[in-house]
Amino acid sequence: MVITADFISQLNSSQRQAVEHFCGPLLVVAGAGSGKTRALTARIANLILNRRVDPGNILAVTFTNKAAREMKERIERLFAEQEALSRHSKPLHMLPEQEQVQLRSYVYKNFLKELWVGTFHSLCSRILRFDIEKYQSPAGQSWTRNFSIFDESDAQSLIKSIVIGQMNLDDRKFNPRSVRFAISNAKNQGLDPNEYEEANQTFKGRAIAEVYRYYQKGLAANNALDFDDLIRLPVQLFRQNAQVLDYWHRRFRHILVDEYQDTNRTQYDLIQLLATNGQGNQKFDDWQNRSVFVVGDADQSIYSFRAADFTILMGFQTEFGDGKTDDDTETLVKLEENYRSTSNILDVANHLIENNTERIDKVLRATRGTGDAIFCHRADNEAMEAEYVIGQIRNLELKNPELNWKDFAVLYRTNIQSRAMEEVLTRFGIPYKVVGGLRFYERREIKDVLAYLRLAVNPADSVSLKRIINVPRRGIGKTTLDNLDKAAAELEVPLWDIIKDETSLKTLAGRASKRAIAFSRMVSSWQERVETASPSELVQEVLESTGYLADLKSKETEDDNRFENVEELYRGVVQFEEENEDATLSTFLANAALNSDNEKNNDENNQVTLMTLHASKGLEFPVVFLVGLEQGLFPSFRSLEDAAAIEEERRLCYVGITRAQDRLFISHARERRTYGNMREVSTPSIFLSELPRDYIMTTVPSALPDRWTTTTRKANLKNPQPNLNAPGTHEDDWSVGASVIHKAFGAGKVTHIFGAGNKICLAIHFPGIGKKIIDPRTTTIDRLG
DNA sequence: GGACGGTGCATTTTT
DNA sequence: TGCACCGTCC
Repeated sequence: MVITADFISQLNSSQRQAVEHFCGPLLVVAGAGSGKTRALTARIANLILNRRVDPGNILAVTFTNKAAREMKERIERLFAEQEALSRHSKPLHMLPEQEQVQLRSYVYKNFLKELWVGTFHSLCSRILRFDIEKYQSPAGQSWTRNFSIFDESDAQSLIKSIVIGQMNLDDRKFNPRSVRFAISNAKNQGLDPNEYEEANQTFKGRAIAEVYRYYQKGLAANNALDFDDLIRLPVQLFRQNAQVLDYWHRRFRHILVDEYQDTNRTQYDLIQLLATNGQGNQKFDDWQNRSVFVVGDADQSIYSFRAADFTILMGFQTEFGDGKTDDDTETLVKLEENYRSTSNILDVANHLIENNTERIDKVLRATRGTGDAIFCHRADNEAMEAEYVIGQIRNLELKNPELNWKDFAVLYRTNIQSRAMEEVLTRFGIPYKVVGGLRFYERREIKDVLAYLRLAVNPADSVSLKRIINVPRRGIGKTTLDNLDKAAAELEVPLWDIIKDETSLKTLAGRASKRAIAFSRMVSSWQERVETASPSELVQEVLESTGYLADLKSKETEDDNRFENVEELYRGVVQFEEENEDATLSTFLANAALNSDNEKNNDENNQVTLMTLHASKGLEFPVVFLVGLEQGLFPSFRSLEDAAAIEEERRLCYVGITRAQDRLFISHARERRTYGNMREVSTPSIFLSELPRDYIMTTVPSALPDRWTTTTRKANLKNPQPNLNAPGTHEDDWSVGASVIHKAFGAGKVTHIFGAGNKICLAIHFPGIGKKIIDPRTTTIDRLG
């Protein structure tokens, strides 16, 4: 292949620096819309084409499945383009269709197939399919390669059974959701039950540690892993088995991580182990033909609730890098040119994010023109807000022939907010899609079918077994199941071991034994065929022999499409077989558990998009509506008393604003119906008060609130329902922009006020010294002027 | 064993 | 509001 540097010549100088990076560590700080994915894909191409790196030695990790798919597609296209140019001296699209297909298949076979591109979870599950049987936990637990992957509801139901059944705790005080959350957090920080207990020496902490112990035991007994263990186990395995680590270390010579600000401690450990062969960053110096290349933006870190820790990104320079300043460093590149948004939109975004104290200095520079003004609207209630938004959409679509429905996005903080929008969209007959919500693989009928399949692959999976033993109804009720379950617990064997043995079953199942035996034989027959039959054959057999399809059909009502969903699942298996020559039921199930995003191949594409701000990360739209900017909703009431949480909400707002290419509309409602019937009067979001007024047109007077004073802050940050009559004492009535004198640092300007109540802090910028966070109660600072 | 209706709780974000 | 869970009754 002749090397044409076409994909490099189009890059700006920082992008180029990133793309041409070869060995050693590099952190790419990539602002929104700065061509991050482009840099990642071009670098992979550069490694393979110009540095002669074997694609099999490259590992590219993303955060979502969507990002992984997109990366693969872009790499494929890039290679096909290069190939078209060198073979035919023509761009790809100028070649005949057949030629294009041929090129793509060549590219797939020779480059893409060997590349490891995927999410942390899917990559780790692949590693575990090879090596999990070499692992034993400190508590002596082990798994086999047929392990099941528990989703959140499986995990929670296991926890619930432990909390109630094994530990006899009050499940209101230890509600399974929050216990699961605590355990998940512990796992993501790399803590085992003992370490967790060490760090949480309270009654509750000790109890949760105990649940955690039982939970791990339960997972092992089910031969199952939850999402967190999917990553934690490889880390532990690498630490206890140098040979296994060495194998993967030699395999992955070039590691790339996208959305690095979203990594948690365990994920960091994984990358660090793989890159340095367990030697640690400080000791490791053999970077020949080896690299770690991470790309991220601390300002877009919005997943801390899932233990993502953007200080890992902020620490890259000192941990992996040369630690030098921005001007001298060779391990840090900043992409600050934004190709997406108008300068108005960018200025507003930059202004807002400046209010955060914890960030890497970075300013997005516009490459496009000023653009239209940004609009801010205040509606009476959520229905009126929706009317406003949809009204604008209709109007813009009508007046601008270049705008289609798909060019509009409505972004909100919480999923329920889609309702009001959907209502109005439906009324006007505007096509729309809601991203997120109930996922395909979370639907009851799909989970049922998957439970059958999981049981076929992994007989130890008692959670699945219990789910379907009486679905559809086959007369094996609670009493029977309890008897069987007790026996299994007594013998410390999986429930299936009791059920598969007809003698035991006859003894225990009483009146239901005949039906139970029929069930047992049915499941056994699938299990025998797992190795030989194709996944689609097995699915078909399961659907028929269980009577599940027939049952669905008989119960079918107007508005559910359960039957169709199950058919869809069947088509999914068939498609999976076509796309993966070595497809097994086991790999299909892993794929189903990890690919839970809702990206259905929609026939209809020209639709308005409704989604949460979280779901919008990485996307862009010509016209964006940011709705529900109300204190307690956005920022969420859960964040109001926590300065760090407010900063995360602000980053979320920043993400929302930077999705917009040409036009941005922001709105809030004076009154909003919460669950139930209650109408709550709401205060405009603090973020509105932080936007630069000069850039924003208001549609009604008072749509954009003034910059908050300390008094407003205290009232609103503490309490979503502020007491507007609360008197503000003059002495702590600080405001942003105030000039102050500090006895050590000299003159400065207040740039930021955060915290609430007794915890109020000021961020003060002292020229030549930098930003300091100061508590005005304990430090004397004098006001100037 | 299963259907039905009452009560109480939840809404942040997801691999 | 709407869903999950529980108790009651057939």
